[in-house]
Amino acid sequence: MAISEKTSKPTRIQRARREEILQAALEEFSQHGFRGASINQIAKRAEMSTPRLLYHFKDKEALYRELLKSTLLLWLGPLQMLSDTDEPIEEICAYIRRKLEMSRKFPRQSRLFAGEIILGVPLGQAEVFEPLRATFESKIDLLQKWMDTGRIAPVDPHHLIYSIWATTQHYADFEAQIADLSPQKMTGLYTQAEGFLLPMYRKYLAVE
Amino acid sequence: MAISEKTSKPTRIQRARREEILQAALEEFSQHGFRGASINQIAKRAEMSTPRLLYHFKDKEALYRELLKSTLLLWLGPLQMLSDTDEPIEEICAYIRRKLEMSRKFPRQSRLFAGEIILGVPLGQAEVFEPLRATFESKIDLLQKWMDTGRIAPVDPHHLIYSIWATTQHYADFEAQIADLSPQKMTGLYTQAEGFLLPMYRKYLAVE
DNA sequence: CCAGTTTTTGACTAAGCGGTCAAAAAAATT
DNA sequence: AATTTTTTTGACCGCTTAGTCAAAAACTGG
Repeated sequence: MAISEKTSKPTRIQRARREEILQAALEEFSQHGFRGASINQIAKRAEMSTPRLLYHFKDKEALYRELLKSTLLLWLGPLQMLSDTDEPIEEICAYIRRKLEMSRKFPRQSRLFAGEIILGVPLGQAEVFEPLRATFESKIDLLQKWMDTGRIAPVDPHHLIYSIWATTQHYADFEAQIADLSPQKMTGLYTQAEGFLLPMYRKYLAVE
Repeated sequence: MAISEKTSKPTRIQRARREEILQAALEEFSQHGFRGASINQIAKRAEMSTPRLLYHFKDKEALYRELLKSTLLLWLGPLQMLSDTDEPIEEICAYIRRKLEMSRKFPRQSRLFAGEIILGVPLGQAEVFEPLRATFESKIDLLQKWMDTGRIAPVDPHHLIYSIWATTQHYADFEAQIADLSPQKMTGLYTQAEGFLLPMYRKYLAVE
């Protein structure tokens, strides 16, 4: 019987195999998108036969979905850490630092996530984004509260978050372009990015 | 003889057919990426048979390349318009407005371009970006000059441009995510984005 | 060592892929 | 109207795709 039809918890070996597969799948899906990637190639990269891969994941979509799920959790982490404080601007700056760190450490996950959104893969997008929406809305409320109490400048909180996402993810998602345009600047790129972005948001959000 | 092997200039009919194909190809490639899209589907969308499509474009790669070439020119337009002036901050704001307008009017082209960079399609990336690099570097010089003469605040010009690209394209590329998170705000989204972004860059680049 | 279960394999299928080709149809030229 | 050129078609090719299946192999506990 295929493992994916079972209900009991996976053995250590099963988890190890699934981890190998997910690793290879991240590589392929992030490079070619859902449709462009093939389970044959993923199996080859994971050094196993295709049926063996399909014993551990019932089909291509199930594999992709699992990968996307864990990636979303990773992606969501830095945002969830944003919490109320009496130094809201520094809290936002810390969030930007965490997002930049994420781009630097997990560029493939960032590109997988970007690919999923840009190429509108019809795997129930609403379902994928659902855990994100709740967090997003609560942080919007938090930002709004900071603005209402005059602790940061009043700007549209939605667009504030969008702009932070855009500027920080850009370094992972468009790495190929940046490498082509600033080949000499690739070392220390993220330090420079931080040096550019933090003052920008500090100035924009300062109350005086 | 296949049309693509000819040297003489195309007839009006040929240009019309190619236009129909490119239109359909834009839709498919921007939704599925190079590998994920199929010339069969493109042909079907353009309401013609696959051999007919291949009569007008010699293969999948030639079609994609042509599409990408015109998209790059479109993408490059707003940047090329950036030129020396005695009101550099307003010139930069005008550039941001043009980029936002581009995202709004040509979201599929924006996503095609983003997909090409994110999914590293190995169609000679350097070749694709070549016309971009020259323009990019000359505009970097212009920004640097403005900073050296104290007309805008001294920030890293590379990251300034990257951040403008990121924030403006984000609205086209991640449209699905934004629509999911702010469904009620989709009308007037670009006006709001402008209202958020322009003050941010004005404040950051102001000399006093 | 054996019985039972889990895991892996190799052979296979049906469908879709990118692309070719000769011949028919349509358009343009004379 | 006849001829030549351009365009379109349908049949076809070899290859890859996602996925199945029965049987073999490798573990497992008794």
